[in-house]
Amino acid sequence: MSKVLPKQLSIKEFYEKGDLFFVPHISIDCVIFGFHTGQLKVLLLKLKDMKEWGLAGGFVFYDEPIEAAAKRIVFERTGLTDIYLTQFYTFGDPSRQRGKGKLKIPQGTKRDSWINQRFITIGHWALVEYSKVVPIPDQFSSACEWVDVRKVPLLMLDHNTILEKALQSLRISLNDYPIGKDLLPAKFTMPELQRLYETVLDKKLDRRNFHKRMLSLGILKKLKEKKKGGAHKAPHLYSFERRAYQKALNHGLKLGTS
Amino acid sequence: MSKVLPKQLSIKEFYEKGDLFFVPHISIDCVIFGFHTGQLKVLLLKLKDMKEWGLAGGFVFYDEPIEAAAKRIVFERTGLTDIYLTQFYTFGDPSRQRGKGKLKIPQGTKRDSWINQRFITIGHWALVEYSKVVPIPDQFSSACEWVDVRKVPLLMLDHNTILEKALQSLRISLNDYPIGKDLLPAKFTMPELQRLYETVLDKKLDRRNFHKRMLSLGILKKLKEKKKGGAHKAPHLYSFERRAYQKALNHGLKLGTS
DNA sequence: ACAAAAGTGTTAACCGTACACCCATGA
DNA sequence: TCATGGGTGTACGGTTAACACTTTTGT
Repeated sequence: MSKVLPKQLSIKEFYEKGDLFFVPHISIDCVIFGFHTGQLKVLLLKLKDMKEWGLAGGFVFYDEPIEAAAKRIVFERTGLTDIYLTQFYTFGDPSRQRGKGKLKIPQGTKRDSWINQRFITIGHWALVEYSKVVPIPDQFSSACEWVDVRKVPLLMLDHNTILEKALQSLRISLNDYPIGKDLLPAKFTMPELQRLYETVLDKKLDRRNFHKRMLSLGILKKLKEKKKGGAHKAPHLYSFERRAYQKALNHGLKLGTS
Repeated sequence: MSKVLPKQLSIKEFYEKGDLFFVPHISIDCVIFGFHTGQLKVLLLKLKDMKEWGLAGGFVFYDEPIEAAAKRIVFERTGLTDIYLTQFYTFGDPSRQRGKGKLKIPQGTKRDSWINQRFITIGHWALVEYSKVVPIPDQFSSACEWVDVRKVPLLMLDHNTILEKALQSLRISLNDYPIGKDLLPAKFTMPELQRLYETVLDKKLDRRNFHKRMLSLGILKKLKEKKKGGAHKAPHLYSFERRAYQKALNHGLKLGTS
C-alpha cells in the first residue's frame, strides 16, 4: 500500500517535476480524526513560509488507485496502515489554484508549472487511534500536530470548508455505522465510548440509554477485567467483536425497513 | 449556466485539442433519472463505433465550477435548466483510460493525447421530468435514449458501477429528503407518487401508511381537481408546496433527535 | 353487477426517552 | 463519610406497521 518516490525529491524538484509522477490537477485531502482526553482532534500541518495551517494532503501516482493514494497519505503522516477511510466529497472550485487569492506561487516555480494549476481535490476522512500516531510533517510543513476540532485556526484555501463537510459526513455516518474500533484503544470502557459519541455529535447522551443501545448492537464483548487506577468505581472494560463489527460496517446498523 | 465552446469542434479537433479548453484528467458523469409509466429510467447514450452504451458525461472548462459543469452536461443532453443535482462519488481507478481494457483509442489520435490519459470522474445524479426532456446525443454518440434501470445493458468502462452507486445514493437520500418535484409533472396523484417511491426503493409500500406519511410531511397541496379519463375511481390531484418542499430539501425531513 | 383502483381509521408492537436508586472507590 | 462517577430496570409516549371495508367508475 505504501508507495515511495524513486528518490526523495527536493521541494524545488517536486514543484518542477511532480507531474512526471503524479496525475496533474488532482489532489487528495485527508481529514484525519483522533480522540484524546475527551476531545475530537484533527491532524493539521503548519505550512512553511505561510501563516496558515492545512489538512494532510497529497497527490496521486499515475498508476495508483484513489483510495490507495489516500491511505498512503495518511500513512505518511501517521505511520499507520490499515486505515479506516471514507471518501466524502470532491471539491473543485476553480479558485483552488496557487497564485489565486492568498495562496502564493512557490518560490522559483514557473506560473505554468503543474503545481500552480487548478486542482480538484478528493476529500476523505480517516479515523485513527490517537496513541498510535507519531505525527510526521511533510516536506512543505514545519510541524504536524493534533488540534481540537473546536479550536481549528484559519486554514489554507478551502480547507476549513473541507473540514466542516468532513464533520457533517462523519456525523451522518454515525447513524448507520458503528464507530470506535479505529478511534479507541483495543480495550475501553463504556463511558469512554459514550464520550466519543458525545464529542463527535457535540451533544450529551443519556448514560443508561446509551449503554442499552450499544449492547443491543451486538458488537461489544464485555471483558472480565475492570479498569484499575481511576478514582471512583472501576468501570468494566469492553472490546469490539471483530466479525460483528465488520459486518455492521459492511451492511449498516439499521435493518431493512420491512 | 450554459457554456459553449468558442466554436463547435469536430470530433477529431476535440480529441486533439480538448485540453486547450478542459481540465485534463477530469471528467464528469451524470446519471440522469426520469420516471415514466411506472418505471425508473436512466438516460443513456449509444457510443459510435462501439457496442457499449454509456452515461451522460463531459469535461470541465478551466474556469468552470464542478457543479456548473455537471449542470451544463445535463442541459446539453436534455435541454433542461434548473437541474436537481447531487454529487455522490468520485471514481478514480487507474484503468479508466482509453487504450486500457476494452476502450479503444479514438481513431487518428495519438496515444499521449489528453483524451487517452487516465481520467478521474466525478459522479452526479440528476432528477428530471421525463416528459420535458428531448434527449440529444452528443458528438460521440449515435443515440440518446431512456432505458429502464432494470434493463440497463453492459456499459462502457465502469459506468455500470457508477450507475449502481448512484442508485444506492438516491435510495439513501430518500430517507432524508423529499423526492418527486423533479420527477413528476406539476400535478400528480397520490398513487403516482407512491409508485415513484416504490420504484426507486424497489419494494411495495402500504397505501394507507404512505398516504398518511406524505401528508404529515406538510409539503403537499391537495387540489380540487381530480384526474379524469382513467378507468376506475378518479384520484385526487396534488402539487408540491414550493416553500415547504424547498425547506425540506435544505434541512432534511427528520427533526433533530432530541 | 362486477372488477379494479382509490379513499379512509383503528389497533398493536416497538423503539426512543425520561428517569431514580444502589454500588464502588479515593480522598 | 462523602463526593463522584459507574452500573442497572422500568414506565410512558410517540411512531411505525399491520390490517378491512367502503366508494367510484368503466365495462
